[in-house]
Amino acid sequence: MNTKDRILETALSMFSEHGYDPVSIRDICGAVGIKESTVYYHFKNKQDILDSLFIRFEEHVDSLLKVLHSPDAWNHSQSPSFGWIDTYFFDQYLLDPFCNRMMRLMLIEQLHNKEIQQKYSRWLFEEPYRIEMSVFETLSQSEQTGKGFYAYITMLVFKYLLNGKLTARKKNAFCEEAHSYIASSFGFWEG
Amino acid sequence: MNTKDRILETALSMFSEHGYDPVSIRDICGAVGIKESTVYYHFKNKQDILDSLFIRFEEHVDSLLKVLHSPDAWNHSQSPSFGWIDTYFFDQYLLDPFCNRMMRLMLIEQLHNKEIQQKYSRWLFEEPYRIEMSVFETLSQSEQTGKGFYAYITMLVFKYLLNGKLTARKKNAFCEEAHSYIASSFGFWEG
DNA sequence: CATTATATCTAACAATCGTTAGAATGTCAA
DNA sequence: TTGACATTCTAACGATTGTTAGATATAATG
Repeated sequence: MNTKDRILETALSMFSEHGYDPVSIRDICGAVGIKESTVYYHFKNKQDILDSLFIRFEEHVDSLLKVLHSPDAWNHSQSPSFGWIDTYFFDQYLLDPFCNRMMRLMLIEQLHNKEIQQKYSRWLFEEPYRIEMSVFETLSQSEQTGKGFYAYITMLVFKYLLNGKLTARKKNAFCEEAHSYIASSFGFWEG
Repeated sequence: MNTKDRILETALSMFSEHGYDPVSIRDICGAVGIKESTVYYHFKNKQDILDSLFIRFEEHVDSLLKVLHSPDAWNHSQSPSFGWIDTYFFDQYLLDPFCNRMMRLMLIEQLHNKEIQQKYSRWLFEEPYRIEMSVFETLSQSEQTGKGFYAYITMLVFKYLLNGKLTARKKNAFCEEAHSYIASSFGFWEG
């Protein structure tokens, strides 16, 4: 991996744990193994690192959304289902290491940054709501059922995926409780 | 209000918006209208301010819990009900300005402070779960129903009460959606 | 080899951080 | 009024922050 990418990866890893301000350029450089001034060859300033991370994140998620909304995704061998949510929404979004770090970063920074607050609302509440409700609509489930599911997943996200580092234990707890909720609410879980 | 209390109030107000580290002693002093060294007459150091806030919070919440678990609370004119949740759990905890600020502070700091992470888990997930489930048990509702309610309230808490300053608009949105969920799920709302 | 462009380094800057010593007030009892 | 104590001030400290100018090294090109 080149230096620029290593800076981004290290910065995200540290930002997602401590927030933007508490992590210094020197902290990042120490972890990457470079001198401070090298950062300023690749980035305009510290803020530029943060901006670059958000650009990458939104590119990543936009492409994910395009897949979700493409006719292919819905006319597949398996129709939209809970298995589909499992594969795309859970594994490739909520549980994805990059996306998870970005969400934790947004969770911290939204509290004092109006711009990030909008991104936070969008990517943690609005888009997940849209996705899950459209799945439930296709499954001909009631709106009330969809909202209940959405609320339960959102609660689990905050309980397990957005408190500190994402460990295998937390991932498992999230998946287990999500699956068990679905099983007891809908009586089935098709993979 | 004496200087010590003014320092605590101002500090909490600023900590809950920006986090602990980004707020400097000078920021707090500027807002209170005192010089930096005065803080060190009332507190051992900056950490001591944070500790004092948590002591006050846990005293506050412990006394609240005592009321909730006392026989009086349950043998009142109105039996434990959604109205009871509204009065005690919503107004005096989730929507209370002091508690809300403390929760936002915990939300920020839990990400890089193991001690606060435990408090965060306790006061935002475990205790609310215990309270709501005990109410639902008394109401002879199914465990599944209680969990659904808990998840919905938790989701609303994060959506409206823990993103940025708590405004009247957010308070209203929270109450409205909570009441409408209860109304459509249980068909009644007794004040 | 000489030249140019790319990448990283050394070394410092002004600003801000938490904290402290010690002087200056204010308050109240003797 | 004097003395004791409580409270706030002035003024600085060493450390750390984001950032920059300029030297140095590496790689590619002629």
